[in-house]
Order: sequence, then structure tokens, then C-alpha cells
Amino acid sequence: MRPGSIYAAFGSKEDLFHAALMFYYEQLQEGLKQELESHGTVLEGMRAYLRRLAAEATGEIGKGSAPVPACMMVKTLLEVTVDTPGLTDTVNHLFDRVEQDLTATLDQAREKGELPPNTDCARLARLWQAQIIGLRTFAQRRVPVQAVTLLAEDMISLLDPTVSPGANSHGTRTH
Amino acid sequence: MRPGSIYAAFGSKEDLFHAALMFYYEQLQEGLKQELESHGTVLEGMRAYLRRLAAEATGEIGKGSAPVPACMMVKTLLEVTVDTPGLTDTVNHLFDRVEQDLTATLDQAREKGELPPNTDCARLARLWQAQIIGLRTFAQRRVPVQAVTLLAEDMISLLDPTVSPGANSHGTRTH
DNA sequence: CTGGTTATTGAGTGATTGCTCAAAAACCAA
DNA sequence: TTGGTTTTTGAGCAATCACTCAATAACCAG
Repeated sequence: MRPGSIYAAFGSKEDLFHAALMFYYEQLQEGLKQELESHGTVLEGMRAYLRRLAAEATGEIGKGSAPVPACMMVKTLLEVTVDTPGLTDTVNHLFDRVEQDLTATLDQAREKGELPPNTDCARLARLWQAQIIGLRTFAQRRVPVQAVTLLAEDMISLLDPTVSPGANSHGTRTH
Repeated sequence: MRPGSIYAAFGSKEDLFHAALMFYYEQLQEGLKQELESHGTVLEGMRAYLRRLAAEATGEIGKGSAPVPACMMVKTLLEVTVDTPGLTDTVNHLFDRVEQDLTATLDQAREKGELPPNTDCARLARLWQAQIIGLRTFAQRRVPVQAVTLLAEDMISLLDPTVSPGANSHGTRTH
């Protein structure tokens, strides 16, 4: 495809990028949905999603696939400035939607009794979002695969409402 | 300053960027050192550092200062590719150094009895690093200042070896 | 096959980028 | 002040970038 076709179809580079970002978000959403559907509890699904992100980032999925690159939404968030107001709005809107998705998911978990009834799910959703961002970004480093895997497990332990941190993975469990 | 001066001083755009990254890392290091020196325990210093990052990112430092932009190292990590091998090496080396700095700091905490003696400090350091990345990146979103502040507090609670997550901030403590 | 619609292309254009360099300016020890 | 060194500058150059458009090709219902 040459530039003309693309401009005919999308209008401008920014519009194309906008469409790509939307598509990317839908893929993210789909990935979480898949994990939630294939696990017994909501929290198990979310934990599986974190593990999946770690596996994808390290390229340890089908063993033949290349590592998934950094999160497009994060990359965009870090590059937008005052002179890209359209993209700034778009990426912020998408992050809001991710937050809403996670909040709704955690609300479900709370309703099912997987979380304490007084849990502030919006707040917990932001904590999960930060973990996802931290995990995927960390995975961009040139580190052993195991460092990413263990990081995901540590995050899962931290976010698990039934595990006490005195017995967490930085101590007794390893070495 | 015009391009000629800069090229005379630094050689190339990449060399200039390299020097800027180094300087940036030294500032990071200095910031952590300051917080460690002005607090009673190592872990208190590290918690204060997380709060400081949150405050800087939201522009709530002296109330007159603009929000600190996204982390230069993270932005670089997410942008380097196979055709910028020099920068890839540099940024990975700097992340390694941050990991070593955090590991050494946590080792101190362990030696002082602030952490269990069997703590895997390198692993815990990576968890801290991921929290810092997640916090600062999250703070780039157009969200209420309080969302960032609470996120930092939640991370601090999670990383606190003396607080049980059943009594964490997403439930009983708030609302 | 035909006519009309849609998609793709090659060739280009103006703006920006990364960089160079000779000349001018600033600096500075003797 | 002078002579030599260092810094800065303006002008410019090749390459890339974002984009356009007339011409061509592909498609497709009748």
C-alpha cells in the first residue's frame, strides 16, 4: 500500500492512528474478556490475564511467536503533547474506558463475594491498571524471562486479598 | 544555541541524548538519596520517595511548579528499536543500575531488620521499580490529583511488610 | 463485455530534520 | 592590546516526512 490509498481511507496520519488505537483497545478488552470467561472466578480471570500479559511480553506464548511490543496506549500517553490535542483526548478517553472495564470487573468480583463488600473498586481498578502498565513496561527491558514471570506472580500475590504479605514471595517462597 | 554549537559539543543527536539520559539518571538517584537521608528508616525513605514522585507528577510540590513530565528512561525504553542499538544498550544499562540501586537500598533495610532476613531483595527491587513505572506513567493521565495520591498510598500499603492486605485501603480504610 | 464506481499507484511538493562548515564572535593568557 | 584558542552563528544541503492528485487499475452489478 502506498500513501495515497491510506490517506484516501483515513484522511490523515492522525486519523489513522486514532483508528489504530481504537482497534488496539478493542483487542485489549477482548483479551481480558477471554481470560474472564475461561476461569472460575473473576479474580482468577484477572490473575490469568496478568500472567498472559507477562507471557506475551516475553514471547513465551506459543514459543514461536515474537515478544509482543510495548503497550500502544502507554506509548501514546507518554508521547502526546499540547500540540496533539485530538490524540490526547483519545488516549485519555481510552484509559478511562480501561479503568471503567476493570472497575466493572472488580464490582462483579465484589458482588460474588470474592472481595470485601466495602471494597473501593474504582480505586482498586487504578491499582490494577498501574500494575499492568508497570509489568508490561518492565518487560520491555532486556531482562531474563523469569524476572518478568516472577514480577507478575509478585503482583498477583500483592493484589490477592487472601494472602498476607508476611508470607509473600520475596521471602520464604523463593530461596 | 544553534545546531552547530550543539554538534560541536556532543557530536551527534544520539550522543546528546545519551548524555541527557545519564544526567537524568543521576537526578533520579539524587532524589532517592535525599529521601533516604531525611528519613529514619530505609523503608520510610523509600515510601517518601514514592510520595514525592506522585507529588511531582501531579505538580503539587511547591504549588507553583508545573507537573514533572513522564520518566525519560521509560519513554526511551519504549521507543528504542533494533536500529538504535546504542541507545538500547544505554537505557537497559541505566535500568539495571536503578535495579541495583534499589536492591542495595533494600539490602540495607533487610540488614537493619526492616525486612525479613530471607527477603529476595533483587526481586523486591524489581517489584518496586514496576510500581514506580506504573505510578509515574499512570500520573500522565488526565485524572484528578487525588487518584494519583491514593494510588501511591495503595502501592505503599502493598509494599509494606507489616500491613495485611485484608485491611488494605480499598476496603475498610477509605469510605 | 460494459459502464460506472472504488481502490491503488507513481510522481511529485513543500516542510521539516539531522547535520555540516566557513566565517564571525567571544574569550583569555601573555 | 595582541595572538591564539574556543564558541557560536548563519547559511545551506541531503534526506526524510506528511501529504496530494491525476492517471491507472481493480472491481462488480447489469
